[in-house]
Amino acid sequence: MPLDEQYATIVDALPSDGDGLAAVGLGICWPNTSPFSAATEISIRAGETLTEAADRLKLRWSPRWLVDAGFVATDKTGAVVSHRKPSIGGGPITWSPDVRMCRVEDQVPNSTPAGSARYERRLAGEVALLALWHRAIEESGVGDMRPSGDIVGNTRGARFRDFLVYVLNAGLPQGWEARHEVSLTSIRGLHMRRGVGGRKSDIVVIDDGGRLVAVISSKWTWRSDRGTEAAQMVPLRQFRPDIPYTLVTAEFSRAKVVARESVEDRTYHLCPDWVGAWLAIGQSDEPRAEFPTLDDLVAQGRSVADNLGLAGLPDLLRDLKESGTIL
DNA sequence: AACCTATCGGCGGAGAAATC
DNA sequence: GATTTCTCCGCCGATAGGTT
Repeated sequence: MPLDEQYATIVDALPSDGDGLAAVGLGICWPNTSPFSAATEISIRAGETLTEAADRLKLRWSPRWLVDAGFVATDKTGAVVSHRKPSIGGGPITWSPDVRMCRVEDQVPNSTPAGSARYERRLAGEVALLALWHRAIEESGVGDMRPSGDIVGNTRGARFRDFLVYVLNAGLPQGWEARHEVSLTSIRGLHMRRGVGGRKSDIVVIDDGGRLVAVISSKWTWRSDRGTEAAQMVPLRQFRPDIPYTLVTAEFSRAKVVARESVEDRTYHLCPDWVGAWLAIGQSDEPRAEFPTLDDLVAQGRSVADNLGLAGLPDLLRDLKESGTIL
């Protein structure tokens, strides 16, 4: 169960607030780098502010989101520019740190031509997500924990699961425990049953009395075909209907469907507010005008997440701790 | 080495909705 | 009414760790 050395040092300094947790979770599992990142290197004219350049270029995304998040823009002379400070020499914008956005959208292919409506929509969502994430790591004081390259294979799911186990163990009361790879036959009520076999649970939460509080399934991304038939569910539902079965995911484009239709008792999202902001941007005709600042995005994201009923990791911890104390 | 199990992630297409 | 765009569904290939 040990955390991979690559990210163990990061989660040792795990923040306790929701945004900080979300930032670390998203960071260590950072989805594949988006080729759209280069589109943030817009060309500014001498005498222009970033806002004026964005207006002229009719950007869907707002450079100010990045500035508010702590990115610094410089023009070709190396002079800092912002929504307030005009450029002296003009030229292409360089962002510091590098803009490295991630792809969370599987409906708009990487090959989509720049300028098309779908391209611009995906771009705006990716910029917003990067800004929200970057502000969170800045405010939490954790460094950039993103893997240097893209993660391939099934390792992202394992990272996410280990992260969740760590978060649970750090946030649950003394004596409680979150474990994964627990054999289902070791759960009272599932022993000596047919069809349980050698199956393992995803994550189980046990309280200080050794009682099973909940079973948690972690899925970095979600698809309808693999979301509904978790092998462990059937015996659990049949023999231990008293145990809540929950899902934690980081799925973006299907977040609404997950919240609405997944078979689990409850679902939680790694970063509900950011999904909310991302959805709001996708739906807006002019997101830059509608949400000029990063604070606007944060507020809108929270509102959308609330309306959709998306819960986050702090909600999961709270719900677990409030489990019944009367047997 | 071959096989098995588990987990993502990209993609194409069906059907609905919006737009012309 | 036709065409384009959007949303959603779920198929299945890629990858890796464990097992025989």
